[in-house]
Amino acid sequence: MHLIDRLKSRGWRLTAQRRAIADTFSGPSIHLTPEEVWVRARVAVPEVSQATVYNTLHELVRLGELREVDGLGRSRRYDPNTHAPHHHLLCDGCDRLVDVFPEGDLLASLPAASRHGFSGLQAEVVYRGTCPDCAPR
Amino acid sequence: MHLIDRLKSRGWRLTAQRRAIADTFSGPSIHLTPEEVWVRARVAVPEVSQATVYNTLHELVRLGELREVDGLGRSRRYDPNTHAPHHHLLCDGCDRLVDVFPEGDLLASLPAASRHGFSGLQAEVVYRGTCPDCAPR
DNA sequence: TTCCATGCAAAGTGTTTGCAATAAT
DNA sequence: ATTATTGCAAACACTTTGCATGGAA
Repeated sequence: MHLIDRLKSRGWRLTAQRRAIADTFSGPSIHLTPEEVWVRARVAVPEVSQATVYNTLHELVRLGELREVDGLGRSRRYDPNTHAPHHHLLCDGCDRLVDVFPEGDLLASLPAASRHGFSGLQAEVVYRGTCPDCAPR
Repeated sequence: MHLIDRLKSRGWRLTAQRRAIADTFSGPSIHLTPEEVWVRARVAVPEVSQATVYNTLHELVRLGELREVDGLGRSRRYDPNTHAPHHHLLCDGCDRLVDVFPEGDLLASLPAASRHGFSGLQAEVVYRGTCPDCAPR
């Protein structure tokens, strides 16, 4: 079932704005800021407001259709890949962000003695480096 | 050599404000927001301004005396532990942040085929979970 | 005496909110 | 006809900046 249909079946009122916003997330490895979503959505619906973009992004996160990615720059990014658990590879030069799928159990790196009694642990990894385009030659 | 002396030897003008700000970072596992630094520094120097706190924190980062930790809440946090490379364990309930020292090579989890040609890779891990105080019983 | 550091207040970002008008159902 | 959604603009939280004053060297 496609995104739009999933949303409809959950009682969403389907407006041109929401459709335009949801449509900006077609593709697997996309990480848009609210600003970028706004710019793109306005191509289809010029009168869409930033408030609606923010509202809709929050909704999509709440419904599990988007994942919020924090701490990679001044602005949040939204990632439509919620099916496959993954991590991120960030270029320090140009801020390019790529999905990556590390292998092995990342939690194994944290010995029980270092867990400070925490439960329900999960590991979130950001790999940082320099992408080929930004590498000095 | 102590922090204050290191700063002096690098040509810092030592003011009461800077001393008060630097002094808030005594201890190994401290992660203060600029606001928290401001509150604490004002105990010693009531007239210190937020601008000076921000200026000084930036300086300390530039000099390698503090590490900036992003993306763990609305505000940045500053971490005085720059000697021992480490990662963070965050409580989803109360935002408590603890330094942890994972074992093994975290980069090994990312196969060459997944590195997209990036160079100079480093892994930054945030372990998330629920601390003992926040765990339902 | 020099000039860096400070405090203040204004401005800048990114995000959230209140509310009347609008449009999907 | 109902009521969720929208756009606007104001409010917000955090951070940065400009500039005259003050203080360390």
